[in-house]
Amino acid sequence: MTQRATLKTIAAQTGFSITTVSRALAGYNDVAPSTRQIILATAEDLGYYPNLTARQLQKQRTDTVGLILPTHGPRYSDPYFSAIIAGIGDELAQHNMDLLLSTQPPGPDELSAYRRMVEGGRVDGLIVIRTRKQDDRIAYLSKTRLPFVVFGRSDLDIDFPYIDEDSEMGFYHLTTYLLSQGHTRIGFISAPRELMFADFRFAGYRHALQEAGLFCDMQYVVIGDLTRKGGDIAARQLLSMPSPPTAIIAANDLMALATISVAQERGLQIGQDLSVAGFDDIPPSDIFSLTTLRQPTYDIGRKLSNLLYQLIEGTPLEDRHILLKPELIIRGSTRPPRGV
Amino acid sequence: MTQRATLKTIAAQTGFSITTVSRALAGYNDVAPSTRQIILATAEDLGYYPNLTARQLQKQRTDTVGLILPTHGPRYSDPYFSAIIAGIGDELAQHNMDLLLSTQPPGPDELSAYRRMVEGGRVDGLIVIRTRKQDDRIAYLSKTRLPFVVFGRSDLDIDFPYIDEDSEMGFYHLTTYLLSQGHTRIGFISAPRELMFADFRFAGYRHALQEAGLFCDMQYVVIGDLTRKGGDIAARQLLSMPSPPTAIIAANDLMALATISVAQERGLQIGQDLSVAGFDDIPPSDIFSLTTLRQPTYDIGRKLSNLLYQLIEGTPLEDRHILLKPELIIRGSTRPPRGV
DNA sequence: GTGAAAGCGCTAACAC
DNA sequence: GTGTTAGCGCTTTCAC
Repeated sequence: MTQRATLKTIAAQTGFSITTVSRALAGYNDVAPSTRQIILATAEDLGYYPNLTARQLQKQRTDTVGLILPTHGPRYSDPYFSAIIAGIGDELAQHNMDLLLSTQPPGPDELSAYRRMVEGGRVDGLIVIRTRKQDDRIAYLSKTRLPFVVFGRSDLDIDFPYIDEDSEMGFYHLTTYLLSQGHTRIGFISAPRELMFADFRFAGYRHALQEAGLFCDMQYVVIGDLTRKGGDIAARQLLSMPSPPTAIIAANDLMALATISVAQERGLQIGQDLSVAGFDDIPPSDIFSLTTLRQPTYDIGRKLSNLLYQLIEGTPLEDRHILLKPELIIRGSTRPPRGV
Repeated sequence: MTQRATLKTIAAQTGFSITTVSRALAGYNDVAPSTRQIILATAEDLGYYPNLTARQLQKQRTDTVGLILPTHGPRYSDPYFSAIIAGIGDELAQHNMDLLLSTQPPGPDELSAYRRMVEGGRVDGLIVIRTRKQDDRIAYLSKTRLPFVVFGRSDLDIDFPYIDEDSEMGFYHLTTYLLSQGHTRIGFISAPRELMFADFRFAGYRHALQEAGLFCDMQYVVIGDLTRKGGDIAARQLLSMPSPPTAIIAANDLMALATISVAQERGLQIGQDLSVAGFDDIPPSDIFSLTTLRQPTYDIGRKLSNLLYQLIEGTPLEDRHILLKPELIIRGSTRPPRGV
């Protein structure tokens, strides 16, 4: 493989024009069968493969979708992300499209990563995940002609297609369930406030408390950064209170698992001395018998790709806004508090 | 943003030629300062952004690296993959390169995904992960001019740059450690035989047994598919033996965690009744006090990108073959067997 | 300093 | 049926 074969090479070799070669290869039926055969044979012979970049330039279409992962660094190992990427990738493969991936932490440079993909003409559409308050990515994209879909809602006054979990409802049910078991001091480890879902999840928790006539004591609410480490710190804080909670709900499983770890370290029996629940149902959660709200991340990835594909193709969307109901998975980590 | 600005637009607007505009924007110093200023100003004004596809076609360089994930489906949630992707992505970002990602299960179509990227001219280089025996991806790529780096070694008689874990040594040490604790019946849950590392890991285990004068009874060796599910099945098989092992080593953490889960279900105390160890040190492993061999997946991703970058740039590589030593992390899941 | 011209590899409108 | 021409947006000689 010294020099890659192009249409030109084949044209020279067969004596036909580049155009004819192009059409023969594209399968147009205005090419003489004999000609086609010759062309196909030499293409095969030369190991011809079309230059996709050239085609993209001409067709003004890249068959590529962009995704910029909104965080980075070694601690970036949330199983949540591999599941969503797998879902996105598998669905795109169905449509012969690829995924152009960048990592860029939220901050001043993030938008230029978006510009690069959008204005550089590298993608036909984008997927945005983990929405934030006043999300400038959405503000930017909506000013663009480019199709995009979002995992998560926004507080901006902009309409765009999205998929989201109704985590408010999820946490409402979860909290209600814990209350029904007799818990009254329920700690809450929130997500960082800048994330859209942080408020939803907290609202569900608060709503359930209020409905039960309980005061939502903010001492029992701490914020974690969704990582193991963050959950660890938050859990320590909650368990060190003079009157510690008998149950802790974390905004995601990673922090819930960290909570379990801290509790065990302190000799607390999960389920007996402390109930713990999370959100996501990531793979290891079942091993821990962690009560959680299941989010079908892989399927969400597929669905996101599919929506975007339709948008790119110009197919009218059935639903621009999809709100999924998380499923409450009750396991052994939540039981009635001691003495009840 | 109706129609994107191009060099042509700016040329028309300023009265200069496309060439001059191009040079001014590229920062060449053979452009009059006054001219440059005008051009820069109108470019800014029009919100000009270069079309990357066009540039790629002209420069014959894409600033993109390809990665094809060798599996797919919903069960694809190995934290291992998100860590490596994050590492690859972060390092590429340093060099202003992007990652083109596809998912394609091993099989007849896999190679066409590679052809698409390589012969379609979509990438400047490729990263191959999770090598297999007689790996046709490597055979294919080596016949190509395109730079590529590999995570894992190969049994093919081909030289290529790679990074790998010396998992044979790792498992040798791990097994020796278990033997030193007094275990004599040590089960082994292997990776699928077609994976290169399966043999290395098994060899380390076997070597340690033989060195201790023990017969490597193949009844104690079962194969799992590296998933939770696979580990579950394998663990059940081992624990149902008439004379079950007192310790089980799994080829990866996911299967080790599954083993813990099965053992717990059967009322076995981990560490007391059954010792368990794995490989990877994925995030949840520490919570389970799982003894394991740590593999710095994120850093490996970074290193892979970096090697590939150097290859693409034509920088001579210091080491074409990097063999990392996995670190043995001893935790509570491995203790001397009962009665010792 | 600046511009004209060629070309990266491909597709598509239009003529013959 | 097939070829000519033009053009996607950019970079890069090479004149002037």
